[in-house]
Amino acid sequence: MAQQSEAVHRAPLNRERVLSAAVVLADEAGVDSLSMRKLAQELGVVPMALYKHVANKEELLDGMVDVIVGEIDTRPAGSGWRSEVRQRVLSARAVLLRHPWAHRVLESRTNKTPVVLDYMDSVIGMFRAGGFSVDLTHHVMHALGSRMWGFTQELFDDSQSAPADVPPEMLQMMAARYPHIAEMAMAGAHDDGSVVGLGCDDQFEFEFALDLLLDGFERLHQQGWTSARR
Amino acid sequence: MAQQSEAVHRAPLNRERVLSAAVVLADEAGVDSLSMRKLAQELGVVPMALYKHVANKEELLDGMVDVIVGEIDTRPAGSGWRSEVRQRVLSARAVLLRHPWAHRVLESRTNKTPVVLDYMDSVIGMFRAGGFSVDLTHHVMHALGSRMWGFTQELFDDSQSAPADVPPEMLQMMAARYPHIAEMAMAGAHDDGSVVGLGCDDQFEFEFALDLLLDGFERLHQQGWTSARR
DNA sequence: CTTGACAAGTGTACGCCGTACACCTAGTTT
DNA sequence: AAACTAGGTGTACGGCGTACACTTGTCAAG
Repeated sequence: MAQQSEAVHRAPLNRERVLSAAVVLADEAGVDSLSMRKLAQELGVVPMALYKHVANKEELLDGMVDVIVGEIDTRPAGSGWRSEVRQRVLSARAVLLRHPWAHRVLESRTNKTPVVLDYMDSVIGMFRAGGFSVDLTHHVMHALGSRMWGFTQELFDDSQSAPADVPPEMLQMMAARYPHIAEMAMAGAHDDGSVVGLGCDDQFEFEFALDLLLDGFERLHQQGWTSARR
Repeated sequence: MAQQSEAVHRAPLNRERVLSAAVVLADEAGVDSLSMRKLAQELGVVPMALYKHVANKEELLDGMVDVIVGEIDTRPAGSGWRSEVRQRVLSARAVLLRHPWAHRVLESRTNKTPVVLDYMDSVIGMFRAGGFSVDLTHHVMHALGSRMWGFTQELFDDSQSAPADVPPEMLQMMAARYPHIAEMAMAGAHDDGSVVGLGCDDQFEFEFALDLLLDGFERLHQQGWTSARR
């Protein structure tokens, strides 16, 4: 009947609830501290109960990726391959920024789920619809690489210790040992003379690189590139 | 004296031996199965002995990165920023290919060691020596991203299940569902009619993208790019 | 109404992991 | 001779993923 026994009657777990709870947990506490046990606890359930809905932790992570990829806005937008691709990649980026753990998980997956394949297929389709040859599309997809998901490995991430909390003599030493890094870090310094390094706008950098690549793609395409080898 | 007590007298552990043993172990068994315990066993020592030489596993991984980065050939080569950068990046790639686990570790490090900073500083220096403005160098380094280490996230890695071992009807279904991926996979098919997909030369793809980026950098530099913002 | 199948959740247990902490043991310094 | 110290040991703890045997609630077939 409607009422269950005296044990707290909760909505009966299912794969979807498990996955979205996992996503929430990862959002809140980081993916490293996401364990089957904690997830179970969050869901008010014993750890082994999860295994009725996901085969193992690998599959849980796969499912979480699917959830994230499902959030990407894939509604057709823009006209012409270039603006379509650009729009799509920036949509993906918006999602990835909401789930900072997701790009690490995405990277680590080796088996692609249907959802992921769908996404890739649709991006490839944009180039093909734009008249790119199969070969050029192939190379261009490789060149995009992880940027098709809206991220790239950040090498100097902005979280690079706010210079404020580093003692000045330390900065002096750093500047002596790594002159070029220091120079670059200082480039954004304002007129107030304070050492406010790395005023680095990630979004700008991302779009800068993306547009550089798209420029290159466009140039190759326009000059009728077909194949450089064989 | 020279001879120790009857316990097997082995060379006295040190940081260097620990790190290179860890690298060997990761090369052989993959970085995922590298544990402090296995490493200790490999060195004929009790797990806790390692902690006299590395603070914890994080620092072990940092040290392993240092070992790998130290293998990169940094002897000056080529003339002009472009060939220097190109050469350097390809050297890094050669090392990363010898240690397939390394790029995942490299990605995951957040704290940069002096060795890593040295490497980055020297790459930045190449652009600066080539006359790039500080600003342009900054953007260009971001655009290079992980490619400065000779890798990029591979999205369709060649290990994508050799088509031979997949039943044909499965391939049919895949082709129907992911038409663009299938088309691309078939592009390399030989004349023998067999479905031999993804004859994908990773090295070619890497250099293709690298050169595309370098082209872009060169173009911006030549047209006297200084700053697009502010 | 019984029965048996089945899906969902439970409880216990195992082997692995990183590492804190107290200890031992040589060799070196004082 | 005494104190110090660097390097290696042994034990133990809490956390992890998950195998496996179990109970329990639901429902269709006899």
